[in-house]
Amino acid sequence: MSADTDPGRPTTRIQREKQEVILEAALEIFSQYGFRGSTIDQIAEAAGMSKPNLLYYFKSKEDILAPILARILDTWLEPLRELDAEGDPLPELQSYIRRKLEMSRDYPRESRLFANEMLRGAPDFSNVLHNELKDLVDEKAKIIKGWMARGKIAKCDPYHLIFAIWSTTQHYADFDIQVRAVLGKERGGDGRFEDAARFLDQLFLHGLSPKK
Amino acid sequence: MSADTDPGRPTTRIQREKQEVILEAALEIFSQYGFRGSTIDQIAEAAGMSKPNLLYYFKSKEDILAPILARILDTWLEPLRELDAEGDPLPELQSYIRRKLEMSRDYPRESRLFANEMLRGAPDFSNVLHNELKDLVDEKAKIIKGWMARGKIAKCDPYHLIFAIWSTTQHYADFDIQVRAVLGKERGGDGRFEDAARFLDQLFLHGLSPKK
DNA sequence: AAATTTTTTGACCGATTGGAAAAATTCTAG
DNA sequence: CTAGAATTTTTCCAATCGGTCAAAAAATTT
Repeated sequence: MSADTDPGRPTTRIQREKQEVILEAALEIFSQYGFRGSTIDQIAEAAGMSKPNLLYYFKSKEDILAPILARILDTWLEPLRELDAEGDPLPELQSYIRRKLEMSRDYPRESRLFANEMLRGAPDFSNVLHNELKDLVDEKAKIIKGWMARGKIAKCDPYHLIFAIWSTTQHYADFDIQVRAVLGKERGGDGRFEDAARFLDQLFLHGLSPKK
Repeated sequence: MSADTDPGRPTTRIQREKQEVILEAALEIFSQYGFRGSTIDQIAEAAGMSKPNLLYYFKSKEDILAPILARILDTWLEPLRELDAEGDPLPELQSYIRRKLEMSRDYPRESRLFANEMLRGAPDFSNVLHNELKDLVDEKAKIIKGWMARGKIAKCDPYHLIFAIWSTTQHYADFDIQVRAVLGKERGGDGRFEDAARFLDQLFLHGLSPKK
């Protein structure tokens, strides 16, 4: 019998293990070459098995991508989910920014694959964007608006604020090549994330206006 | 004779015209599907000619991409080149941010193709990144540092400031699908760029600290 | 209008692709 | 140990890919 997507979850131990190996290999390949730029052979080799063997676990190339994307989106939104209406507004936002930056540092492959899908127009999960994602952002935007109304943070568009947090932090994963090239050898090392954290903290807190 | 890359530039009128048509079509296709995801047939069809006819003007797929990337990078950096050391610091930076945002609005295909290349690790112009780009950013970072030293703007890392400007503005082109999905029908229309401009102006000027 | 050069087309090629089929092997339960 | 199920490998295929080539068709020059 084939082992692919049945209503019932993977049954045997070997199925769970191999599926995990394949998804890890596929993430590596997809994030480097994009969906169409990756071949099943590449993924199979990275997973240490033959192509037909891989196709025994996932019956098509798209069936490999789908669970990866689902998992990424879930992981990706976790920091935003934790934004707490009861917390102290500014530290709450700072902590969100820091966590997003840490994700760019620790999971660059996920970030790049996600960006790749966005560039392609997100053909596979545009419904998720319009439902789960929009709902979550709507909810958190409302919280942020409440903070603004109570004078806890400056008034601004909460949606564009969230976009700014996403873009500035993800930039360090998606444009890593460019960032390291521009920073050069000395400043482009591991310390760049701490420098980025410091800068973003100041930007989102005070902007560029000089102190008086 | 073939019409492709000779030391001498395109000679005939028809060559200039067709090469332009091809590059425009290739930008459209490449920006949608990425380099490996695009086929010469697709580009040829978009350009209204047969594949062998296209290959008469550009002898390989990479030979089509190269001039597009060169042009994009040049266009892309123009706003930064214009950052004027003699200008008024804050308005100078605001104007830079605004121009970059306008480019995301007016040239989203170019932005997405550029992002695509970055995600791939910029195999074709990593040398440009380490030379022309780094030199330009170094020069402008020095200008910005001068402004900080004279107390005209707040002290911060000028490199990460430039990254923040790039990422926040380009986000509206590269993640357009996501931005529009999250903003919804009413707020996701043409007005989103004006909202973004207003928000970015405030973010880079004052950040989120509440007014006292 | 004839000669020559440039442009376009149709037919084709070898390599690679995603995937199917079935045999061969390994694992597991009785 | 043996039957049956699960896993893996070998072989193969049709479609698509980037690219070539020679000949036809336009365009240009003389």
